[in-house]
Amino acid sequence: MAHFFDFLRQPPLSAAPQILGAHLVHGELICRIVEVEAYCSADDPGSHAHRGPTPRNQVMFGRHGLSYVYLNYGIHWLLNIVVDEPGTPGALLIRAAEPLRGFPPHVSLKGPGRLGKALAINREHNALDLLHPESPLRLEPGTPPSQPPLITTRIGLAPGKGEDLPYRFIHPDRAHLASHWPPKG
DNA sequence: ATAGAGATTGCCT
DNA sequence: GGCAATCTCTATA
Repeated sequence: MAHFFDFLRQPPLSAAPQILGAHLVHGELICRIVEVEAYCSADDPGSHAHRGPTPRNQVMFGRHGLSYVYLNYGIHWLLNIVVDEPGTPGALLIRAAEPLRGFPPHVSLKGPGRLGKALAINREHNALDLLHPESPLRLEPGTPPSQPPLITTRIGLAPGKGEDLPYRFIHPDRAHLASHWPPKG
């Protein structure tokens, strides 16, 4: 049966613009995805999967729609959506969202670390099926942007790790909610 | 075995 | 602007 999120089977660069506007739900918390980065298989030097599977990244090799949660800099829990076909590691890093319901006043979901904290994401949320209607952490259809996404380079990558590739996608109507935008200043 | 870098953020000067 | 916090993986021995 056809599923609304079947496009997540596509490679990261195809899936990334289509996830913008979707709703991310964790219990009573609901937010709208406004910024993602694509991490593209073993050829992408910026991807955790660049050097093959490890205990940390093995879920990236699994089915589309799974969560990939990992601890960055020993402190921040970052949330990805696994995309592409099983065996081909791809992921979308969720970098920013717009709070819609259930968050405290003035909360910031701008930046992957802050987003993980606000959504109370931790290692228990790794490898969950985000497409299952009864999953505590899941995706739900939202309002897709009517304009093409804004596209620019990924954040935080060292030189030689694909830092110049246009792999970051921003909701065109919510650019003020994205991290590091405008790109130059 | 040990050291250093990393998909970040907040606090200090 | 500088840097500490602190876990996982990679490189070197």
